Amino acid sequence: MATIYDVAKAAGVSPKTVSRVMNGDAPVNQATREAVQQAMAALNYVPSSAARTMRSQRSGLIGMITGAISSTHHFEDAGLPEIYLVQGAQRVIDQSNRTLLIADSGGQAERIPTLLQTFQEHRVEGILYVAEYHREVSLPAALRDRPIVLVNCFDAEDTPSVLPDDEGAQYALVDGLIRRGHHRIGYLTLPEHYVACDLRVAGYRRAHRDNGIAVDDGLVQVGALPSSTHEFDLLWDALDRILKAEPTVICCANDKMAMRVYGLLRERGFAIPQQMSVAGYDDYRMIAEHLHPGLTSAELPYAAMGARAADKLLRLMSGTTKPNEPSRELVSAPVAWRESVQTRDANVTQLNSRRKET
Amino acid sequence: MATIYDVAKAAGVSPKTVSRVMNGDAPVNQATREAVQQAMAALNYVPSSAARTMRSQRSGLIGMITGAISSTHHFEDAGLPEIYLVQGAQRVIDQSNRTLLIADSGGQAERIPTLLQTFQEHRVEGILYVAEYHREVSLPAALRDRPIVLVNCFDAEDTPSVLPDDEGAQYALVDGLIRRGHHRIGYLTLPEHYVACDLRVAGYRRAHRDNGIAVDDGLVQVGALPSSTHEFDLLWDALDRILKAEPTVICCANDKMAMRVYGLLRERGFAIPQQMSVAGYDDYRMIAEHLHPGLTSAELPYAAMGARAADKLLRLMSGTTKPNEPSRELVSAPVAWRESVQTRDANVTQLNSRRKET
DNA sequence: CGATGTCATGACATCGGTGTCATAGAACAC
DNA sequence: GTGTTCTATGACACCGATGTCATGACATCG
Repeated sequence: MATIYDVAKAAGVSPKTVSRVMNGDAPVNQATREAVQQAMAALNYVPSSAARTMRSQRSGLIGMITGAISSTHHFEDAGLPEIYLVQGAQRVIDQSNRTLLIADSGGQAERIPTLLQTFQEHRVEGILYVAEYHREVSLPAALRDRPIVLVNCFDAEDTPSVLPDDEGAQYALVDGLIRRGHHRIGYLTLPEHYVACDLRVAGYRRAHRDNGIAVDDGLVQVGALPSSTHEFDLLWDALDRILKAEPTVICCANDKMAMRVYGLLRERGFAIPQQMSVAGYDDYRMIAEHLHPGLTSAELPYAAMGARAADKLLRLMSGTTKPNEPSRELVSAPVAWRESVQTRDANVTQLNSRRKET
Repeated sequence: MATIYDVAKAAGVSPKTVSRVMNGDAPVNQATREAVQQAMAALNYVPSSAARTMRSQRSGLIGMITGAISSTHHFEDAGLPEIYLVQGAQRVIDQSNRTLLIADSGGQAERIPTLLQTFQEHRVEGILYVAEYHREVSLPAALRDRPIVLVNCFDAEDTPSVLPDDEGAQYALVDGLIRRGHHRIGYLTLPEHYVACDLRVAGYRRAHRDNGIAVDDGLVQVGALPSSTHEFDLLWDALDRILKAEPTVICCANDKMAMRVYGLLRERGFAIPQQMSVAGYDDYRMIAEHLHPGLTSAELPYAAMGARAADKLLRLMSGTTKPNEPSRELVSAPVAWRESVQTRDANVTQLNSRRKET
């Protein structure tokens, strides 16, 4: 492998001049520059990041640790869309001429020390700490010694973090439903006391309040248990209770639940969306776009969160925080409206026309 | 940050001895070893991989390049389960005391040169080249200079690769259906001339042949277009044609398609699985486990492929290839049988009992 | 008892870049 | 014309490990 010395010799200059051509940190004569560049090309020269890191004490690496937190597998495949987080973060980080080093613990908490050791050996300059679902965490002490941004989680010390705007997104979804003529809106929630559950229910209620509609508590039911074993029975019963409250639309805690609700509603003879509208949460395209009819869903904006977190971390590392930058940032996304939600006027019309037909 | 010199001074030995304690490459007196270890702990010493790499000329890094190939987004979210590939590969690579460096192009082909440059600067010792779907590729010349294993793809030069056993998996699925009493098996395929399509159709046919059943060509219809724009109409028509051939079960090219077929069948009044069984492909848990009823599906074993590929690459790098190791390895996985497939005896019984009731 | 071998350790050079400082020549100011 | 600044370049040390070789203290052997 060619070194900077080989290039220097071939171009007839000193190694330091070659270095200057690469880094542009001091003026270099045009002719010299070209000679050096030719030599680099001819020799297929690629600088060694190891040597560079060693001398400059800057690795140019940013570590991302994912799947790190859930030792128990409550939400067994919640981690799947993390790839979008990775993509979002990587795009921003590449632009800053740094490299993202990813450590995925695969949910095995005992592997975290090893992964952190690797990060330290590589002298990562900053860390993105990713949780599988919106929650509070407490950071291992080993992580506190360098810039860090929490993603999808927050801690008691107010460490900088990037979070999904659960309250706002559920508000936007429910507000949109109301504008589409729905006044009795069922809601199958996540298990209680999950951060995302509390926030979204708050958004659900605020949307009702702002529109002057009272919430019928019978319309809000827990649709999932933390342990997913008996999830199905629970959903069946919860749906039963909600249907007694006579909703025109059912909001589900996530797209997976909505997928189940499609099946359950149809078993009971409901046509979707003619006789019952359905909405999800997460906007997992794999589900929402391919369900029939297409599922209306509030997006969980993973790519944007990854990008925002990377951006925040880079600013933290360079010390250029924005004025008034909050330690916790919320990322919003628009609701994806698809065919699973019918506007009530059309709905009423269609029901009427059906009655005529019968 | 503490260096090996600091540790040496604190322990009253030479740096080289500290190095020996870390690497165990020469005998060290027990007492000395303990003194060094204490000093390392006290100083919070973490070796610098940059320095180590530079001196030893071994980076200990393996590069994985994903999302690299599809510049067009035919299968827009096919890349999602790649996280399983990453996990599978990372588990194996960690065990060999190496580190996985991941570059995700996010489907933007123009970013690949940059990513490769990064790999070269970090002196990765081997590369895992991941395609988004089973296909033939031709490798950029820049990649040929170091050990490489193709994952989910293969090339004309017979570069070592790890592939899903599409033929075998579809065979196992269809064979299982036949054993469950289904003799008229509909199949909504992938677009024609895709590698996975041809192989799976071959598996479908072989299963029929081995069981002495003739294939009715009306039962096999293309269910998806390469460009997904008109996918839906196509599926509607394809399903129509298949239903005319009176199947008792419909195999879908993937779980997303199966999800659509659930909706389409129910619109036509079919109960699943009582009046029509359905099977998918991929076994995306997010879909298959949460559809109602649960979807029977042939697994696309991403985690196992990642692990196998990493293993193959490590052997390639160390020169310890197994005797008779084929350049292309197929990875198999069992079919996940769930409620969407009903065994035909039960089916007949149930239909009879219904008739009695009516 | 001298030769040989093994164990435990250290001195020193080296990997490939970059930071610091020095310097030669050209341009500019007074 | 002399002093000052700027441009362009090179010499040299150094970042933190490890490979090579040397060495002293013992143990073993014939």
